[in-house]
Amino acid sequence: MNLHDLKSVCGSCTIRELCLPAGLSDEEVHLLDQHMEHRQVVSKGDYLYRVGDPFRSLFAISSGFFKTVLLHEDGRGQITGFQMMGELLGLEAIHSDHHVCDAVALEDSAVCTIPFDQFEQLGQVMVNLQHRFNKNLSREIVREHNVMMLLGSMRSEERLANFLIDLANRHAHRHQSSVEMTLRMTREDIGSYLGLKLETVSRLLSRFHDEGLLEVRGRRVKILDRNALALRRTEAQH
Amino acid sequence: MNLHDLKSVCGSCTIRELCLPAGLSDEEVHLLDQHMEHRQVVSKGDYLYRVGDPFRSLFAISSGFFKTVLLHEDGRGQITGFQMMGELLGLEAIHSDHHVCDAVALEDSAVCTIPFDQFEQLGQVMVNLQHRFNKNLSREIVREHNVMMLLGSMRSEERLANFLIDLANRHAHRHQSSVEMTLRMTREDIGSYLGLKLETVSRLLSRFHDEGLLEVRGRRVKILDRNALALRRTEAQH
DNA sequence: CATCGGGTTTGACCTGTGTCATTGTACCCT
DNA sequence: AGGGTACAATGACACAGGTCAAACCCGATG
Repeated sequence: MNLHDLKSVCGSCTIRELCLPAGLSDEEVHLLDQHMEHRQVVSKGDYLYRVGDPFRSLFAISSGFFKTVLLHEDGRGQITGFQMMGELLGLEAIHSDHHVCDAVALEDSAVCTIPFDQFEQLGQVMVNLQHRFNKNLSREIVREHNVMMLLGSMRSEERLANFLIDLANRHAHRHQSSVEMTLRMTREDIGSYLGLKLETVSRLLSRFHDEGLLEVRGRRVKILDRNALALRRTEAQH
Repeated sequence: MNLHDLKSVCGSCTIRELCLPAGLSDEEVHLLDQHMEHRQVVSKGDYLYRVGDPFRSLFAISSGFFKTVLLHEDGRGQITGFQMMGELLGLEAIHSDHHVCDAVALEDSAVCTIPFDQFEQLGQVMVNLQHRFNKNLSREIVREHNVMMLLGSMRSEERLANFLIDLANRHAHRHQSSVEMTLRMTREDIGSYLGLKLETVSRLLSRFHDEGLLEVRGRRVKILDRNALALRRTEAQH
């Protein structure tokens, strides 16, 4: 194995611990690597997969940003999540062997691919991998529980505050600034995810801006008063 | 092994194919059985587990009906799902080794219990079990996607119509009447799940009743015009 | 059988968010 | 540089669903 090989695999990937290989030993990571296809480019606007596509592989986001969209017969669509570096795409497809939502790159991105049948075989020999994967699936369930809470019982302001803080946390986790961020999605995307209309999202951002919680210039957002923003996530204050 | 033993295990369980053992061979089911504790009673109103409880076991509902409730600091709660015979409880806890919601029996129920560490070991030796379990987790993710769609982009009438049809389908799947059902939950529970207030749920039920779609008497609901009800799930008609 | 209490229904009114329409802004392309 | 095409901000108004309050129903309990 030469230097080039080393650089291209999970073992030397900077986000290794955020991603599928998290918690695996070097040998295990190496074994996993053998089955993966690394760093395939997905350009901004491209679909990684679409509803109805047969499910073959899981995708780990190596860099970039995606949204997953569920579409309803009557044209309405719902964004079910935004995914960033280190997160997995395709988990929803395991159940029916077909993708049930669209995955769209919101900026130029790269993904690593692993055929799911091979992945399951690896799970048989690597307890650790299987265990971590179970946790991964469970985490996704928990994440969605929280979105249900947000959509089912929070008011618009609370929803947006939660959204922004969550985004900031995920940036921080990736050693990116959690203060200044550039949103990868449109106001309409945010609205779809939060169960609001884009006008409402826009008005709320302006409000937060006017109140000195944020500085908003188009898609650049700077969090000026994180504590105050965090308070807005809940009804308590006024 | 005597007759009583036989009756108490998955192999002879009437809902075997709806439950954890679905798709397993007789030997596999037998092996699984060894590790399970069968048919523990949970009385109406009892908590199967609560937020913060350490996660040890998965629960398969052998009979009865549950709700899972996510609670927010400020007292608000969100019902994340209603579970019936054959469905699994506890999946959300795998991620953090602690339960993150409450599970409450809405009628006298019984569950079968399997320690999760033993379950994972079984998964190592039974490809099939692991494969099915992955699908199970994925199905839960898909289910929650659909709830997100419902909460994020549907109007109250559509939400309730979806809820009723979904409930009817699940009854049918269990060979129970999908026409006459008795709701196990209060109007408030339904409202919480659907992101509506109980008054709204009540009014909608009355409306469907007046329009001849349903016959509603307290918690007894009879679906009179399934097609018309199904149409209400979407915006198209008027 | 009467009482009690949680759950349900219904009404009148209010408000947060959606809708529709206009204008503003920024970036891409030639 | 200019001009076109998204995306975004803002205002005026409408309405679905929330809120508050009252009455009702019905099964459990003594």
